[in-house]
Amino acid sequence: MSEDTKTVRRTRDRRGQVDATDRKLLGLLAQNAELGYAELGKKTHLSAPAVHERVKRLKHSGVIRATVALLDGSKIGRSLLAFVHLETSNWETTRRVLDMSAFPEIEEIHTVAGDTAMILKVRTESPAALEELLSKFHQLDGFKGVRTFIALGTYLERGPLPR
Amino acid sequence: MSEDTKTVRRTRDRRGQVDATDRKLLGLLAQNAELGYAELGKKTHLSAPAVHERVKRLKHSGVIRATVALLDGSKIGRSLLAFVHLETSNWETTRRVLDMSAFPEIEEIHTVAGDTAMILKVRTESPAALEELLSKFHQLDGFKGVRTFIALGTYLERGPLPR
DNA sequence: GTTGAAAGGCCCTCTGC
DNA sequence: GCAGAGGGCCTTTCAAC
Repeated sequence: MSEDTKTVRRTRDRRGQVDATDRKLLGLLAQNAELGYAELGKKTHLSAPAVHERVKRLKHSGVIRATVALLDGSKIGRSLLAFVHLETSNWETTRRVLDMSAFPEIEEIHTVAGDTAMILKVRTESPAALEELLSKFHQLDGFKGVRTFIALGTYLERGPLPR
Repeated sequence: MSEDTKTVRRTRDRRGQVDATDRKLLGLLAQNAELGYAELGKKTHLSAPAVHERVKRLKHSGVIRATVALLDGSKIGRSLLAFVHLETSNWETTRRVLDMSAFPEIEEIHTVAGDTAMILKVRTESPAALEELLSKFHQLDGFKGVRTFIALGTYLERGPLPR
């Protein structure tokens, strides 16, 4: 085995690895992705190019899924947040719900264990808009039941943080 | 009333207003905040300085809460996602739960209508770590009950989108 | 709001350690 | 894998329309 091959192996093994410095960077970027590499370097005792290298690797490996603008729901005309628990009688119905990802008021779709089948996070303009969305669920073949929990207040809302 | 005052009024009224072009920009930035102003301008038929002006206003007015890196939960060692419904017997207990925002595994805390009091979104390293977190809830004075829904699959997960 | 241009800063790469 | 220096792109601002 050549030296080159060993180097490749080592590099390949390193992919997907996240060390303590990476976690520090991820924590900072998860809160504010507008920080410059120089500033990130100061906070992590690294040089700007070193930070750049790490961030590039974290993006390419998918640890950083995307960099996005977080919008204020109420300020874009979506003042009603609700969690919808859906019971479906078969997978084909579940499949149809997943196809509803195109609805902009649906933010999250999870399948869950327990006596419900799916949990959706939805944000609508009004109670009427929520009712309209719920009526669409009722119309689905294989629909068994739904329970809706309307959020009165949101005290924390963020994405995944590193350990 | 002077002309100047009327101008000020008009400017002030414009704050917090979000027109169709703003919504287009917000939709693009909510998916990918790394787009340049020139590119955003092409997609919205605006010049780069005009885009810059709008985005600055949207950030300053809080419509854009922040620009953040979205992390992949499983790739940062948080493979278990769960929704926790908490019943508390009084507001003081609710207050104590809100103070748990410091826990990095807690991503969201909402108070809700319906026969539960709070919904939490939590992402832990393992079932054991979830159990440990749940035990902390049980230890709270005023704790009434908890129901946990473990996500098996996540098919959609994004932030608020403009209308 | 647009165009055009200019200044500054930051990204990104390259090289050497 | 990390630090220092350079080219170049893009942001950001300012004019004039």
